[in-house]
Amino acid sequence: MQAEERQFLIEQHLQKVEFASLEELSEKVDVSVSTVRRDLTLLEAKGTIRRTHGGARLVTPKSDEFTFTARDTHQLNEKEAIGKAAAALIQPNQGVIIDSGTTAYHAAKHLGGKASHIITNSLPVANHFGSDNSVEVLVTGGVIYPRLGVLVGPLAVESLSKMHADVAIMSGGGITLDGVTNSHALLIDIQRAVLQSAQRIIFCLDHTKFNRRSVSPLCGLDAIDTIVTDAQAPTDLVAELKQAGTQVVIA
Amino acid sequence: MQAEERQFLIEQHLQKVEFASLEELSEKVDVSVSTVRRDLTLLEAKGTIRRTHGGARLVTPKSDEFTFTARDTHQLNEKEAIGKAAAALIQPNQGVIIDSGTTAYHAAKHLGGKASHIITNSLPVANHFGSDNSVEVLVTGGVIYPRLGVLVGPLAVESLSKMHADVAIMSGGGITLDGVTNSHALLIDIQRAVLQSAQRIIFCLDHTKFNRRSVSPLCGLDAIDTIVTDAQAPTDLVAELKQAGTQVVIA
DNA sequence: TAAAAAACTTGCAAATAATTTCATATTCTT
DNA sequence: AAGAATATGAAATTATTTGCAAGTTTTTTA
Repeated sequence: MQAEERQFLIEQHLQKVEFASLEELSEKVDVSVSTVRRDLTLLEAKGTIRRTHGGARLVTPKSDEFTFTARDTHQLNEKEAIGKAAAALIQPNQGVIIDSGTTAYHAAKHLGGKASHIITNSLPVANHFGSDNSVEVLVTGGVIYPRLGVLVGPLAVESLSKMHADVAIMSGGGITLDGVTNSHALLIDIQRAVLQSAQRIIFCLDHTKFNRRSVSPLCGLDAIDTIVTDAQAPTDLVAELKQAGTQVVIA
Repeated sequence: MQAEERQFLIEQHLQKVEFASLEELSEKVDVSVSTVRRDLTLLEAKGTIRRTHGGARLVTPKSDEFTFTARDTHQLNEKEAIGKAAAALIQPNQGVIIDSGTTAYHAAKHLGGKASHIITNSLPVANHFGSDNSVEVLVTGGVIYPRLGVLVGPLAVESLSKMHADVAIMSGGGITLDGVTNSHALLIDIQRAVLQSAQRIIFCLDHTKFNRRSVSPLCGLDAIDTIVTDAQAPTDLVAELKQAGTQVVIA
């Protein structure tokens, strides 16, 4: 096994379990504990992991959801699965609004030739469909919010509120019984416009978003039709959400 | 077997397996491990591959850039030079509209921290500034025109006509004494809006565009302030353009 | 609070891999 | 066809990685 592959496995394993002891990792990748230590030191330098006494823990990137590109390895498998499940909810030839945010991006990847037209304010999503002429992709205008590659500002809000779609696939920073919250204030306005413009609202939220409150409240549960999440989502909150009349899909 | 062919095989094999050890590759192409090493060093320099301890790994292709960026090798040096020269015409802190089209894209690359804000309907340009927070980048809305990664349609036209900038850097399909023409009908509307919205109009046109007429007429010479071209542009037409009162810059 | 246990660091040697060097073979040029 | 330039393979040298053990620090617990 190659060092690089080994480190990738360690990282991946930690994505799943959040924390792991040295022995556990050592056994998992079949090298000595010393080597695992060294690998962890490297991974820590890379920033994806934090070492602790007795093992290593996954770093939860502070800017939760919307940090893009290279750093988007956090909870990758879950997001991939959620994205796939969300895409499966879309009927052929529907018009879909895709929100910014990594999870929504993953849904976009699985949307293939399914949707007839896609509306988005996310540059990564736009790029993904850039060379695909089986779908009509409508990009909202707006100012680029640098780190995230999202179009924000009045132009974005305005153009979104003029459009209409069958479904919106969105993501957020946290969900509780009070509804969804998000961290980037600039996005709130846009997401509100999206909520208005789509018939059916699907939220993609991995388990780390559950029982978490981000800075700004976005909408109540009544605005949401469906939540797609992964198997690790806390069962009690899931049950309560269902109770409240929200459809919950476990990917 | 030729060295080149061998390297191609190695590359191809890595496309399949992501990672391969030296021995594996050595056996595959039937040369010594030493030779494989040398090949890998070359391939790494080329950028398609990354060497690691014990083998080589495929570099994961960068998340979809636009087809045209990759394919844009045509007249590359000239376009690069033209782009540089056009960017040099921009004063610090001006607002600049960047048109779609490869030459305008090259101008954008050299615009660094010069412009204070940039308006564009080109996704490649937007991507280029996506992580640069020294400039405010305003993206017009619109529908993605697949092959080119350009935003077109009424939303694009509308939002452009509402904006204003000091300079516009544009490109076109052909230039004669009658003015500039362009091939993509959908782009004409947008370019017209740009012509209205900017104080000074700079056209980037490599020499192959001279004395050429594309499908749709865009504007007369009177609408143009400056043309930036390369050294191979026909001197007679250049002279006539100057005669007609248009500034011509040879990169 | 102090001793015990667990975990971490450092230095070292063996194993593995990379680079360099050099002789030989191949290809290209004239 | 001879000579020069380049490519190849093998051996020698150098560097990196890995596992282990001794010594130190941190955490636990009595």
